[in-house]
Amino acid sequence: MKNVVTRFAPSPTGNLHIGGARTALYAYLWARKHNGKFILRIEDTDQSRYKEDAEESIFEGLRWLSMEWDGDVIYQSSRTDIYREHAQMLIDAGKAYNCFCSPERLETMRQLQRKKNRAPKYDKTCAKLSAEEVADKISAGESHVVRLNIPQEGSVTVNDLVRGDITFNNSELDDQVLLKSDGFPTYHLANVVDDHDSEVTYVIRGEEWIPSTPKHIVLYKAFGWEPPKFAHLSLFINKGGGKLSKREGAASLLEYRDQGYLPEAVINFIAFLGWNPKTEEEFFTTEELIKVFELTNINTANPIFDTEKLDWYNGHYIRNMSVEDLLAACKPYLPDDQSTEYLTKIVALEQERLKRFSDIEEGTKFFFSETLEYSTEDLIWKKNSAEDTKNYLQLVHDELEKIEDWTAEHMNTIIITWIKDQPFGNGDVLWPLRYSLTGTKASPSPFEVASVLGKEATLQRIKKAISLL
RNA sequence: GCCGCCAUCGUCUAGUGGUUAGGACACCAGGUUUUCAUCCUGGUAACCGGGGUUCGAUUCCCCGUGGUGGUACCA
Repeated sequence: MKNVVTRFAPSPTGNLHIGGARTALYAYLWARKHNGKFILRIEDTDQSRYKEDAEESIFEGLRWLSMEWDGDVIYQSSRTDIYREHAQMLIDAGKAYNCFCSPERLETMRQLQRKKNRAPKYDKTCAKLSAEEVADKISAGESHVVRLNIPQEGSVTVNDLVRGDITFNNSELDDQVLLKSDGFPTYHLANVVDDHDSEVTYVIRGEEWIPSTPKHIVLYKAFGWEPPKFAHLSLFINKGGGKLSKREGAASLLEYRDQGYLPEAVINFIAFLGWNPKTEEEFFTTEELIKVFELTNINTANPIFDTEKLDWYNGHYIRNMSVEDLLAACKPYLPDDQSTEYLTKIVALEQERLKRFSDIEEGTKFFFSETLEYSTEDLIWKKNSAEDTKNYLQLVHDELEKIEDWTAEHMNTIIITWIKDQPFGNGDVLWPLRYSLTGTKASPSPFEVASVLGKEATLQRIKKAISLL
């Protein structure tokens, strides 16, 4: 059995897409599962669509998810000679031909075909040219492309690992351009030549390639090569429908990193969008995924990309982090003029509440601002009066003032015990206490906040609240 | 238009020729908590429609509908 080789072959036309990340993940898992190779290839054959930062985004994204590729990155732009040689080989063998038709002629031809409700398709005019005519045109410097000569009879069957057999009639297959007039190959030629050269055994890619796969198979056969196995993946779609785009939610992988998602959460989430191990377990590390992953039980339907569950995964992974790691991850969202000790306490308090690291900013603002902005109405618990609340705050202020051991646990014991002997209940005093310290309706407990704030700041904030009532 | 692919709760999905159609997220309710979150318990919620095949179809087949992709000298 041949060594398993998979590849991820994005084109550098933009940021690494979250859907692309899943394609890469599946290819990566499959290679690792079989101790095979995972190749990274940059499909930069379209010079007009090349984007400067795209490559870096691809590398960074893969590294962020810890998907190391094997060997050097392959650049198609550096292999143009090889593609040209291969195109010539096909011409010599009569499997491809030079085409001199102008874009204008092709356009009017297609319009006519459409009008007749026929699929647009090249009419093989140039396939009928004699060798002399071709030589004349070339020496006259006429612009031309190379087209694959697909026989019009018979059919091609794609054996897809995910969907089973898909059969296409040859009469539906267009004579695909292999070499453009600028001398660069199209995807179809480059992809087949490269996959063969790299000895790729499993082509794992998006289902947008299904319609061109029969052409690829014809190409493999034309070269006399054995085609690899194919697995075509479903596509992520937007909640509103259509291909996942930037418009609705982030489509760029690194955007998730920047928003404070953990790579393990993203991997777990996207691995399960379109595949699952058929158990009821929800949490898998990459290592565990490698063990249980199978190409054959990948789902066929297009999943809607909805990040609600990603938030849940991320919260879970955040809760399992060490405080040190959590602080490091939250650093970008916290003020940089605070001591590590102080920030550590704050981060630990917020840990169970975080869905994304970026949430830390909003959730801990009250620790850093001297003056809190809040409405005095919210300071009052339920149906209490302002006068009562003022009174409770003053009483709890006095009790706290007496406390020496400024830990959350100790304060909690003292105050709760004290309240038991009073004519009012926990909520009457603890709500305004907490609110006066945080200025928010949702936060950690008042004693935890107080212990982090310190005695002085705590008493000050209570006094401030009293003065407002 | 033509050629493909697809179809189970709102979302991700499991599953079967006979099941109380299972789980997770989200949501709701209860418990815990001063609040939020966490945690625990419970709940609402699905087999796209029509024909076949069959004793019986959510499951198999066909048609329709819907979604999605391709239809380029883009990938």
